[in-house]
Amino acid sequence: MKPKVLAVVGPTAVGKSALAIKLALRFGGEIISCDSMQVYRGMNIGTGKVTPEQMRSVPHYMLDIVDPQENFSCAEYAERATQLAKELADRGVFPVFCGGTGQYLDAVLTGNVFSRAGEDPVLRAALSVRESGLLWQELKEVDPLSAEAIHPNNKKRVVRALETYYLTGIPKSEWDKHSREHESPFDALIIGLRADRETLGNRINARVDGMIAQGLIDEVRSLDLRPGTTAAEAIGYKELRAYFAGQQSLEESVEQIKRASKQYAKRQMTWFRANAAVHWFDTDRLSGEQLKDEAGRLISEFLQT
RNA sequence: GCCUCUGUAGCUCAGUUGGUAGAGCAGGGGACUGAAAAUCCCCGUGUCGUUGGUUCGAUUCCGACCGGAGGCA
Repeated sequence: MKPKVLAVVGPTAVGKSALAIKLALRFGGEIISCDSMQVYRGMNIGTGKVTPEQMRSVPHYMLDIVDPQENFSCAEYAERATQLAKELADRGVFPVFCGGTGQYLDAVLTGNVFSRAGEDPVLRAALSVRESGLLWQELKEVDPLSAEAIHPNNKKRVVRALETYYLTGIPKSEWDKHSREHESPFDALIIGLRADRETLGNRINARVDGMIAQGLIDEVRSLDLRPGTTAAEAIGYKELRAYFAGQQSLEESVEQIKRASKQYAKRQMTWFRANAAVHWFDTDRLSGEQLKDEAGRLISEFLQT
């Protein structure tokens, strides 16, 4: 029998962390973060990471596992998080995934088998200097199926597909075809939190103002964020770096952070709507307690089957 | 008070040698298999400030008026 796991998903600022903690406490769970930016050490305020107090109430994993200068990947996340969830389940603990990075969760829950093509920074850099249309033509030669699926302008994806082919001698489309041929390692219940756009927008605004008040500026200043790394691209961090560089005022940066967060929230919703079997709860209709109760009922049922 | 410039999509602005208009940003939708808070794709009718006039026809030319910017006094 496959281990049962819970996942709490949704866009940024809907209240995933708080609910996940309540549910973990109630069902004997521990939390596995599912967030591509909270893996970085020192990026706390801007990523909305749980506080040390919250971490004391329930163990959290997959937080603070790499330095911002290092690169991390979905494949690495999936490997570690999958292993972790299995270990927790073996110990009789209920694994509770919580986070907004849809692709990370997806890789874990589908048991996605990644290609053996790792990252090759040198090859990547060499490919990236070339014009994207030409790269795409090249991809079309070696891997027509991938070329068809990837837009010529989407250079990152074109480069990755070429990288996969050159590193393994096998087209990416071939790897992908076999990546989901087996069953998921887990029996998952996915709970999603959502809010109408206006409500969520207001929450995001308030949250960003709160981050500034809590010292986001100093946090960003104290980090060694290197251009080109994933961590340096995080919302809240890249905008403030522009402010430090004198390219824009603080007010402009804050506005930008709010806007980027809302755009991000929209992309998250698009992902979850299309890629996950989510049981949605409207946070504008339900109080925190009601949310916990309704979700709790669903979970009880899920655990009994 | 006079002179010059200016008023076009939520914002910043193109443009029409007179035949009712289009970019960027914002906004909406979508994709996503080792960068995913990233990357990429699709979606543009708005009294062309108001009001008279010239004209077959004006957002485009002319006048007046009302906003805005600058200059001279």
